[in-house]
Parts: sequence; C-alpha cells; structure tokens
Amino acid sequence: MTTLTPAATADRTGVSLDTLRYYEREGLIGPIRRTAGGRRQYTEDDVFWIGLVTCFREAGLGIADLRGFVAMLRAEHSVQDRVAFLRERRTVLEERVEALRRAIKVLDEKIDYYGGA
Amino acid sequence: MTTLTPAATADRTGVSLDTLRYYEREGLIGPIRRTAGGRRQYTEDDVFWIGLVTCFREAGLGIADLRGFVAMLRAEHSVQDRVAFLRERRTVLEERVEALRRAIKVLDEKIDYYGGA
DNA sequence: CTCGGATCTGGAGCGCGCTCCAGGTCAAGG
DNA sequence: CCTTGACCTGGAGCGCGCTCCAGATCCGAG
Repeated sequence: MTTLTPAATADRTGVSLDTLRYYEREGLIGPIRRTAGGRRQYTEDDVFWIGLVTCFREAGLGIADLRGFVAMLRAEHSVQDRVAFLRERRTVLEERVEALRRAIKVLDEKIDYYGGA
Repeated sequence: MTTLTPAATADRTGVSLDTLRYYEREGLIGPIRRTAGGRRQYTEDDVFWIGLVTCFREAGLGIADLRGFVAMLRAEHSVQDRVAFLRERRTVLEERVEALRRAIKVLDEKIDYYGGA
C-alpha cells in the first residue's frame, strides 16, 4: 500500500506539518503508522479523514467537538447516540448559518442605502 | 433624553460589563457619554449599535473587522470605498456559509448512513 | 453624614488553536 | 563513510477575545 510522507501529506491536505502533529496529539487523527525509524506514514484513509477534520474546522467546530466526533466512532456508542450527536452538531451549524444570514442582511441593507453603486 | 446605566445596558444587550468596556477601548462602540462623576450613560443609539456589533461578532467577524466597519463610517471614505468594503465583508460571510453547508452535508450523509433513525 | 452597591481604571490571566524553536535522529545521495 | 535535509519530541510563545481582579471613586438610601 502506498503511503505519504509528512511533507507530501501537508501538501495534499493544505494542513501544516505542525498542525498535523498537533491534531494527532489531540486525538483528532491517527494514530499514524510509523516506519522502523519513527517517521510518520500517512495512508489515503488518513488523508481522507484529515479532509473531514478540515471541513469541520472550517465550519468553525472546535477541537473538543472534533474529539467528540472521533469518540462517537468508537464502538461503545449506540446508533441512537450517534445520530443524536450528529443531529446536535447539525443544529449548532444551522444556527451559525442563521447568524451569518442576519449579518449578511445587515450588510445588504447598508449596501442598498448607498444605492448599491 | 433617557440613558441607561452600564448594568441596564448589559442586561438589554446581553453583553457583559467587561465586554462593553472592552469594545469601547477597542473603538468598536462609543465613546460613551459620561456623567460628571465619570459613569457611563448609554443612549438608545449606543444600544442599537451594540446590537449591530453583536450581530457581526456572532457571524464570526473579528474585532479588527469591526474596527474597519467603524472606520468606514468616518467621513473620509467615498461611497465607492464603503460599498467595496461592505461587499468584501459580504463575500467573506458567504464563503463561511458555504463552509457550513459543506460540513452540514457531511453530517447529513452520516445521519443517512445510520438510517436517519 | 454614612454606608454599601454600582462603577471606575489599569493590568493580569485564561482558553483556544495553532506556530515556532532547540536539540537530536533518520536515511538517501555522493 | 559522510553529508544533508526531512523528520522527531517536548515545550515555549503568540494572537484573539474576552474575563477577572484590586484598589479607588461615586452616589442614592437611610
């Protein structure tokens, strides 16, 4: 199976080396496989998961939220628990969209006031 | 003209006393009128503006952005500059909405995977 | 006039999410 | 071999947005 070096992974994902290590320390990704010498080897699956983490980070979820997400995947949770967790996060994000819509509306009003020119 | 005490203003706006003072120090609001003794007297206009600031903060704009907003209102800027600034902020917020939509989509897919139960 | 609660100021402290650094290790090319 | 550059670890540092604190001042009720 092909693996990626840290540098290649940073390149592919747009996440810095430091941040990749930080996410791993925080339990958001990995643990990442190592070579005999201790260097990290990222798999395609790792890259995919890093993409998910990035997606949620860009949406403004915190590190603790993401840790919750990882925890949810561990088998000790029922399907109901998982869906409840997912719906809860969804609600938080929807509320954030509403906050943005309100702010955009204010901006649009101001722009209109200036004649939209 | 009726004015509000700091406590009443915090109450009305949902912004803490410390944060009101902080916003004023940072130039996001005010300067707020004072009594002879130095106590702040918030007007209805102040309260309204605090509402706007809160709206933008909830949308995730930073303190520096808000300061830019205040600067924009000062007369040295042309209508074109102002509208350009407003449109720019609007674009930033729209991008944020898109990031949220992407994350919500991921959540929906997971929820579907669990059968939406 | 006195008391006490609200308010004042300046500055320290905090949680988050990185980011940077020192000092050392690994491994491919010459 | 030896060099060189990517990588390792642990920990310090940083910018943001508050939040908290001490010590002083104000002012309405009694």
